Amino acid sequence: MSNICPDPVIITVVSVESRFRIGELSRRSGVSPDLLRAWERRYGLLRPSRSSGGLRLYSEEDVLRVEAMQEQLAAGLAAAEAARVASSRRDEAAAPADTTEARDELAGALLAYDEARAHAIFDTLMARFALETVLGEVVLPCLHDLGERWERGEISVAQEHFASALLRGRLLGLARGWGQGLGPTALLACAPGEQHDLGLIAYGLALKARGWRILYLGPDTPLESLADAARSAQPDRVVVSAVSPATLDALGQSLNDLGREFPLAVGGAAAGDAHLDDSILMLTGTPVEEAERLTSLQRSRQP
Amino acid sequence: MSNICPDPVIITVVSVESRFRIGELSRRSGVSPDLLRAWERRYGLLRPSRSSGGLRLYSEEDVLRVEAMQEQLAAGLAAAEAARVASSRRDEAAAPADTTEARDELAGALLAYDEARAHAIFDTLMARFALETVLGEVVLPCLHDLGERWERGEISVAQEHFASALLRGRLLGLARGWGQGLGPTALLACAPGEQHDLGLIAYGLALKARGWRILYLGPDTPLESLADAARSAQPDRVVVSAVSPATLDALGQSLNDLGREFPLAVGGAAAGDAHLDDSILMLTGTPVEEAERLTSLQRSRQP
Amino acid sequence: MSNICPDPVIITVVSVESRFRIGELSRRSGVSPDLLRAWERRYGLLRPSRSSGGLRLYSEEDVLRVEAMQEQLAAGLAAAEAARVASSRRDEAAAPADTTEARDELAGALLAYDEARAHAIFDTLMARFALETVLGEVVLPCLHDLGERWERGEISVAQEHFASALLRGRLLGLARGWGQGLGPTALLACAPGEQHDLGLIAYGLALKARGWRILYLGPDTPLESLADAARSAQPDRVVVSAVSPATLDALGQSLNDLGREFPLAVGGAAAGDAHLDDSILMLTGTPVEEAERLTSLQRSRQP
DNA sequence: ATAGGTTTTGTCAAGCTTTTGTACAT
DNA sequence: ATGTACAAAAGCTTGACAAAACCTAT
Repeated sequence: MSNICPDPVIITVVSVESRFRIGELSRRSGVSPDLLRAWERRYGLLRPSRSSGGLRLYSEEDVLRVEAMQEQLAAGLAAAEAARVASSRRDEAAAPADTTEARDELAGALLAYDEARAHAIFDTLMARFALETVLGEVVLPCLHDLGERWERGEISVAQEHFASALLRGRLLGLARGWGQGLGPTALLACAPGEQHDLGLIAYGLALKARGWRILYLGPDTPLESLADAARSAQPDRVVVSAVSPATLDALGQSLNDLGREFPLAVGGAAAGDAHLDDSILMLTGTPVEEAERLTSLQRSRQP
Repeated sequence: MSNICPDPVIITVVSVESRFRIGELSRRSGVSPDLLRAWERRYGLLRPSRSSGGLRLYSEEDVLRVEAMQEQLAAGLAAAEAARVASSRRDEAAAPADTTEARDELAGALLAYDEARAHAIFDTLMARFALETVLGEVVLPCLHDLGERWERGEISVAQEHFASALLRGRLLGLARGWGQGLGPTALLACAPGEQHDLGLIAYGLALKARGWRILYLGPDTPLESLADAARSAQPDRVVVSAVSPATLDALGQSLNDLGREFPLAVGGAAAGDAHLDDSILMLTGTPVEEAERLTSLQRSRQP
Repeated sequence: MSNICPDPVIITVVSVESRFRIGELSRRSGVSPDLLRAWERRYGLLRPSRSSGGLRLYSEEDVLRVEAMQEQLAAGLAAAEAARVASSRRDEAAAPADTTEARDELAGALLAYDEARAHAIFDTLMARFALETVLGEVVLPCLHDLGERWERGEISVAQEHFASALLRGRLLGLARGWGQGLGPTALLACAPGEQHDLGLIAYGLALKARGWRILYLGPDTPLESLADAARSAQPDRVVVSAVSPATLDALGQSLNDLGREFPLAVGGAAAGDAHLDDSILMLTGTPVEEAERLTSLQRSRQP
């Protein structure tokens, strides 16, 4: 099949993935056929389709999964655990239909000022999905959605406020104890004038899930205060969040100064357009992505 | 990082915590498996989960804790003290993520007479979930579970008592002030001879959350006393709870009499089998469900 | 304010001081174990706790005391006299007493960015006292105090922010579910431009404890949005909070308009000086007092 | 300062179980 | 391909032991 389809042709919608048998998978991955079968039987690592004669047929994706398994093994995990990690991506990927639905439900409950239902949805989500999934697939998209609808005048400020307040309460509830623990410390604050703190809280939660300790100062924090707090707490990373680009431009020099004194990162919608020293980390992805990136960075710093 | 997560993005599931066995922990931390076990046994430094076969499974966080222990040792502390310092930050940090896990953890802490941990788990749950979720998904199932295990002789009366007492304390703490307010009043009491009051307290809390005022008389209340209290307080609803069907049968006539004088409801495990006047509301569902039902009923009575 | 808990209660704040044995103290202070024991026996210089096996366990403070002793010796004092001087500092550490003490402790923990201790103090308070007592005697005075110290330049914005964020999280945690129930509904919002929402949240909690349902819109809410929300939710009372008098003056006419459409109340520090229609309720007392007053008013309206 | 006894703590061993890669028979 | 078997590696529990550190008393 090519990209172009000049004639009205019935396209056979079979995926173009090549399918190969266990010997080929063994050759590509360097794992013996016997062992591959054992992994399937014992941990359900692979779920190959079958030929009409019953031979196992694998796809490219399975190669990746076997390689992931090998990585985990090399990292020292026991086989059972390695398989759990390697196959986990499949289970989570199967979920988006549910989360999309949940997002709409949550938005509906919030717009209707229905506190009880919103809490119930949130609880159900937390019971079924990992924190990061709830944040990344439901809460943050939901907020973003509400923000856009507010800009288009479809919903009132009151509705947006009610939603923010409720979700802020839930996120801060999850944040309890995020300053405790053994990992490196991140100092988080919104830039001066900046009131939107939910993205920053989500980022803090994602960092906490990766072992960081969080020191959170909240919205609208003057840079001098931030510097004071940093000098007192000696964090491993200082993070400033800003939504409006104007804010960052106005702060340019001060941020660069702060960046020379402490390892600094700048996030929020404004981070993409700001012009700051190269030494300052710009967080332009989602909170969860960026939390993962910062953690990798930190890991490489302190081996 | 942005406030928002623009697209439904598949989150890389970094959060699937890897769990490794004692050999790997030993390799990572440089402490011999024997010593790691000794530290666990003697100081409770680590509390690894177990595989189905009983092998210890550790997490990244445990590595940090072992490293902290080593730091303290290097600083000259005796092992016992080093362990105390290194594990001091655990209580809040080791927070169960979902309610099913929390139920097991709570049960475990209660059976081990570990009051501090039980409180910590309860606190975390209350911070993370709505009251009703905590009641319906954790506390009540946990109690039910313990009750069954006690019947099967798997746990001792002492353990069951300890668990009840601790949870009763927490629930009564939440109940503080439940008699105040503007809403309708419910008068709650256990039937004569009935000592199990936790379900009734949970029911009261669920009612309180829906705006009721609660007048609570506690376990083993003679019906005459209940009637006296009702005549004095003029509640909008009287609720009697009983677990044993025999109790209800013995009370049959008196309950019917009471039900003619006041709007009456009967709950507890025995409610399903009792034969009472139709005018008496039988509460056969969970406390939360029944609280919702009673509230709807009340709403339709007093618009 | 009512609901004051009369009894002085000792709030134990568990600090996790490291404890080490005599060998380590000797190493740190340069004094031989034998001599340390002699000083203890002869002059009572140190009073170490003991392990279960009887070994002496010292704290950081003891190091200081031994060092002081050495200084005195070096200055030429006789050992007995040196010990007398050095041990005089011991009695300084005292135990905290009632809610006043708790307030100071909480403030201290917050100013030190000690999240764990702040949560522990808050938990202890909630376990011992009624919500209103905690709000009225500890949280609100503590915030007020911090605000004043910030104005006097004694503490940084960062400290004030950290404190606000942590307490906001706790209060919003308590607020969960405050919109449900059977009682009258209060619609709460901060005036446009107003960011201080903690007093308003406290007021909402006090109302909730009295049976109200709360619809909370949060800081910086335009009056038109508030009016929209009010038209949609038909609350029994609308409450606007503002700290700065200028805010209220600017809003004067709009507030009066709103007050003609809905039963309105205005609170916050600015309420005392504002000049608005007589029909608008001015909340000049503490949140708890005013919640009680509003509830009485409501009771007389809907008997 | 010494002597004689105790506590603490790292290490090891014995006997048994679990896990997991590989082999083999059907 | 399937199912079973097997053995090496790794882990578990209990208990013990000895060196180091610490105790009291003289």
